[in-house]
Amino acid sequence: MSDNSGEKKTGELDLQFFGSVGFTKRKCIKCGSFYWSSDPWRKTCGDPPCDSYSFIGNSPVLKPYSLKEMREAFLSFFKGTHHLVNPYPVVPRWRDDVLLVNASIYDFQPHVTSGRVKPPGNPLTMSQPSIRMTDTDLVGETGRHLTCFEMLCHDAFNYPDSYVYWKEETVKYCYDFLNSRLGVDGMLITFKEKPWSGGGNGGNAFEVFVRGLEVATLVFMDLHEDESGEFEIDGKHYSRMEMKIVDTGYGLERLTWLSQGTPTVYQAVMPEVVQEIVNRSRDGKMDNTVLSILSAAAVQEEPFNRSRMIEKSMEVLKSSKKTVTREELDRIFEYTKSVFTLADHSKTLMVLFSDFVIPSNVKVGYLARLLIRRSMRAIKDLQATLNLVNLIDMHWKSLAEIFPGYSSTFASEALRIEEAKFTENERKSQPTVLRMFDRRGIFTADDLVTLYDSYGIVPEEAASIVAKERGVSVEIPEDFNSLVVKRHETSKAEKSSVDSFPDIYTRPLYYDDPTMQEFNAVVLYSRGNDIITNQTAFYPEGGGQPFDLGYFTYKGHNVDVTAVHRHKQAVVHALSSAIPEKSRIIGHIDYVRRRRLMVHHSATHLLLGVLREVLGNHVWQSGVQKGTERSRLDITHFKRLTPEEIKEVERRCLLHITENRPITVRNIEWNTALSRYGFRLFEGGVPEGREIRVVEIQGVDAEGCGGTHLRSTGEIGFLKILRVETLQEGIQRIIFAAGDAALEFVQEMYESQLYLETMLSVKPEDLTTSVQRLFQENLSLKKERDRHIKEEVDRIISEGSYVSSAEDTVLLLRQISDPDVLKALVTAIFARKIKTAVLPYGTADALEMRIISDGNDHARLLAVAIAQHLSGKIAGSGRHITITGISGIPDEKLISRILDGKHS
RNA sequence: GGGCCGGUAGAUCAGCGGUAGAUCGCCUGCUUUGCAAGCAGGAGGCCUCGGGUUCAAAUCCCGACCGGUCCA
Repeated sequence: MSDNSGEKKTGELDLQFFGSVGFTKRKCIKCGSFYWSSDPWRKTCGDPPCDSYSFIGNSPVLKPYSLKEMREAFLSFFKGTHHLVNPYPVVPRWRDDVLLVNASIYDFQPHVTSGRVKPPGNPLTMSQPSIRMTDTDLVGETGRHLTCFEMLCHDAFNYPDSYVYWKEETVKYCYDFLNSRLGVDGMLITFKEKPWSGGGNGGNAFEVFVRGLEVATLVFMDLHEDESGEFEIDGKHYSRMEMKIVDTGYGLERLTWLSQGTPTVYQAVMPEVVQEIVNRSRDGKMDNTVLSILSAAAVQEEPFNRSRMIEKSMEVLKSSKKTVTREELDRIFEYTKSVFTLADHSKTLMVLFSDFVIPSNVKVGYLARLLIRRSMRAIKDLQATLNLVNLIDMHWKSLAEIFPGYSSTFASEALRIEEAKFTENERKSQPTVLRMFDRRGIFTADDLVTLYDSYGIVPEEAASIVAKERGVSVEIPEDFNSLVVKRHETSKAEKSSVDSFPDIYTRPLYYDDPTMQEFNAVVLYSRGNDIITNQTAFYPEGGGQPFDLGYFTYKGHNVDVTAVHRHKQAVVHALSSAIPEKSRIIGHIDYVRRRRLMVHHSATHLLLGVLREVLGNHVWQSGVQKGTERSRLDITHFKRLTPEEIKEVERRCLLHITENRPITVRNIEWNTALSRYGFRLFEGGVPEGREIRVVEIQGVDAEGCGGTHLRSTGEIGFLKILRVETLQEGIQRIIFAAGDAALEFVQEMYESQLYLETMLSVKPEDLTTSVQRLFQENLSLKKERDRHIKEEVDRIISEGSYVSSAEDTVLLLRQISDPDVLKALVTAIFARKIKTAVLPYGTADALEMRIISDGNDHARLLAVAIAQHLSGKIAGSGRHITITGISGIPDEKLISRILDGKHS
């Protein structure tokens, strides 16, 4: 960024409010950033490493606050002027571009920030639990990193026609909260200017520091990404947008830490859990003096550097009265790192479990697994006598009001499975490591990466096993992590080009009346065989429901519809031949197909509701595809469904079908719908409109859905599960049929069973045992045949005649015709190390010779000679030569002559 | 979503083109007061499934299925 634009931007943050509290604008002597302060002696921006931590053991806040007290202090401060919003789940079901909620503004992206949907309050305040996994490695090392935190905010959304508040008010709110409410001396507060960008938006921002600790970020979002935009932040271009959004983020944990001045953030925000871990582990105590020095040193290096931190801490320790050796310091560091890692991770797991995240090998489930495994290793390193579920429960006890969805039963069930996998993996790691090591007696960096990548064995573990079992020390490369990353580098998939069509509005008649089979339309746009009409009853593919088929009548003849897709507001029909623009046409829906799709679509909603009833509330839809013959529904569930569960699900589906529950479709305003039905609405995907189209099966299921539906469950008629399979860990696929398709499935099953019964002439109840018996019989017959072939082979070899010459002995065997005998015979000749054997094979009209040998040269010469005598062709090589197209079988005399002839 | 590893006896695995192997467990006998164990013998395999290559595939190639693991 040029100095010019930087200057322009910072000018935008010259606020009157600063003057009223004696703040002036300065330039940091270390990093050159602009900042605001009222401290006449201040020369730096307040942001480490320009400044250092000076709040530890020296809190600038009037009194120490617990996490809960600080949350209440903040929310009550803003409640009078702001609308209080309840926290959103940490798994953002309302968007599909991120795995976890990272900040409070995520709750309102993209639907509110784009202006499409109104915020649930304006201005609003809330405390949003957030998870950030990017610095997981640093948790426990720096004293300040957390994977899970709550972001407090006071946000305002300014529209062109309704103004709420902007920069002046925002900074005043922030200053007043810190100064009046918490009692922080204004001289200690600095506001550092910094451009901000994220999630497609950008703007100016202040980072707010108190004694070296960043406690808040105040973002003034008035830019959105635009390739031709005039502003540039971090290499991307932005232009002004109509909305101006105040997005603030106060770290609840940071504020709590500030108020207590404890050596690390963990001791301030989760003191009970930290104490519990310490009490039940190796050392049984922590040295707060050393911890304070470590935390202060950690912040002085950006990016964080572990060995530099230890060195700096050693220097500080040497100049103090405390005597700690380097070894002791390392030990203290390792110990406290494990304590804090465990404390932190168990809390994040509680938060993930409260949102029913199932540990797995993909997506957000993998993050849960990662935290679980790290926690288990920490427990091991600490030699701690505690179990993870208890720690997680302990966190929940102090946070129950924030995470009402948490179920200890679900958490322990999920953990039990994960712990079993972890233990199993550990048990296997020793033989795996030794096998790999013994192959070459050495470990390369590559081997260590393989062990980690394919078997999940961390290099430290591998090294310790080799050291213990083989007495060899293995060096772990410093850049191990980057080696792993390097192995995963692959070429990026090319982007598929998307057809673009004009943004014409097509009225969706299928919503007005899902049973409509015929309609009039005018062609508004035509290109190739694609047309866009003013209205249509053809359902475009979407929400897992395939498009409709049918035809248009145009000038008295029919044109087939081969595909229907939505492009923004337009519905594009692909046709078998062209229809020009402005034509008046009549559409005809293939209603048998449509009806079947509707049956399956409504059945899918019913099935999902019933699965939740039977399996539990952790069941979410993760994918779906409807069809005319069968459909599939993927759900989150940690283990394969049992046959009993499947039957129970089918029974309950039938129950709801016979109850004939009404299926209603209503368009409801976003926030109203959310408060009435919760985030379950987004089960099938993210709605794009101002309103959410809610499809509700009374008492069973409610989802946002754009599909066509039946009027009541009775119309489904019958639902049959055909198959269940595990799609990935934690995701079960249920394949089912409904209505006519279900009946047809049962009929086909019955027919094939009937066929088997007739063929085997058995009663229906004997079919299973009969087939089993046939299978066994077949197996033993095969074995018997094998035995016979072996005997036959023995006989053939013992009956063979040896033909000798001066140098060679050749075994001549009698002719055979069974290919299985041939195979066994060849194998036997090799196994018995017979030097050369001549074997005629085949029938009179397709006769060939096989020369089986140990690969000696004489065998090859023999084959050539036989081929000459019998006018055949040679194929094959080495130990097994085939001569085809021969006129007759050689006898002993001929072989003998050939052998002698070779030498003459 | 992508990468990597694997699927062989009840369990753990070896074999990696040429008659299916080891260890533990199991069964029988011997030894022993008994146990732990020892000795001798034995049973137990659709080498995950389906295609392909080959005279010949557990083994090589392709595809499915199942499991493990790492990354985003």
